[in-house]
Amino acid sequence: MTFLKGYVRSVLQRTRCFPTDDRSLWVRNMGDRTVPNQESLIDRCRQIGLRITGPRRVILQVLEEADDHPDVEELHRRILKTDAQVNIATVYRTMNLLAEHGLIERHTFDDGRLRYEAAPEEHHDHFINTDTGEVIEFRSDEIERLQEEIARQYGFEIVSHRLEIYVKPLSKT
Amino acid sequence: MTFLKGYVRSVLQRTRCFPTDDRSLWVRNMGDRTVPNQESLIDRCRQIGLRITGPRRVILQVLEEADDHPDVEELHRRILKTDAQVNIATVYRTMNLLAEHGLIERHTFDDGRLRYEAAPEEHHDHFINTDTGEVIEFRSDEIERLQEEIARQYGFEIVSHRLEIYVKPLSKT
DNA sequence: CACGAAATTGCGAGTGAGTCGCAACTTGAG
DNA sequence: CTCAAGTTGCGACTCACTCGCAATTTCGTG
Repeated sequence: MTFLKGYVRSVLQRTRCFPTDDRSLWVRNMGDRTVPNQESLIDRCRQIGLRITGPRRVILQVLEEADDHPDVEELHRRILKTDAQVNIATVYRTMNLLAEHGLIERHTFDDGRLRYEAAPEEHHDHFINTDTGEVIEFRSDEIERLQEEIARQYGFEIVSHRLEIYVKPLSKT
Repeated sequence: MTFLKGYVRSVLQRTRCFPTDDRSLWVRNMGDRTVPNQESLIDRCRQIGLRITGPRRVILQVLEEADDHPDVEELHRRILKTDAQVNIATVYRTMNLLAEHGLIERHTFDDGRLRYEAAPEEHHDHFINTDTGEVIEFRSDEIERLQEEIARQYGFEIVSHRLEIYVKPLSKT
């Protein structure tokens, strides 16, 4: 899927997260994730040695089903639909565990809360539409490569990175 | 100052900010800001219509003297040396005002507090050394250009962006 | 399959960065 | 110099997130 020149492949996944208080995140997932689904989160947890408890089952399922970038409250809301007993503290704790082990990715889009998504196989970056708060995922191999190159010049190797581009629609003048 | 290939110009400004609790930020500013100093913050505040009060004078001075990325507590600590009356709430309020008007830049380096620096004339990005917490500024015109290009392809124009690369020293194998 | 150490959970209390309401105080345009 | 409007200090508050702890659950082992 290389419909844009310049090594840009879009993932086209959107999440409203800003600047409203509206926590109901909407999604427009055009699908087309280029990489086949990886091992289930549950299996990866087992490998790490995490115990598969009732609450965790639900949490992991919600994470796998999510196509957006929910915060802990939103995750909790979704989790409650399956198991009304799960405490939000457990969600917080589990998010920390999963993030430490790299099973999920943490984001901040400058709205003061941490947002999560199941770690994609292939890294992507985000546009944030400052008018609407939409989050749009994109990927540029060229930018990835440039970053590696620059880091190397400084004597570093990259552990991780975060690129957020705050944008607004091109004014059609 | 183009001592690195690939349009990378370094600013070489460092701040310890992570992962310790140590709030005493250290700096290693190799100088060499390529752009001459812009108008003073005080003048820019006047233009905006902000009143120049005693507290603001001190706050702005501390900001202009800072060569690192202090958080509000650290700024307040420095401010108290000049005027022990300034309340930290005033510092918070002023940071918000200045950031809204683009006189300063806000950063989060994933340590849960907001950090500030007087807005540079030329945008730069940051390496964060995950071993030491050092923040190193860098700039790559090529990356800047690529971002513009990609945004345009998506039908956006860039409002602002944030690129943080978490790195560790190249292991010399 | 039952046992038990170790991991996990729910819950309520705690933390800490940041915000707010408000009365008192400044600023600066006229 | 005057005064409306902007700003400040202060203490109380908010809100995302963490923690302590007793009760519960998991899962390797016998």
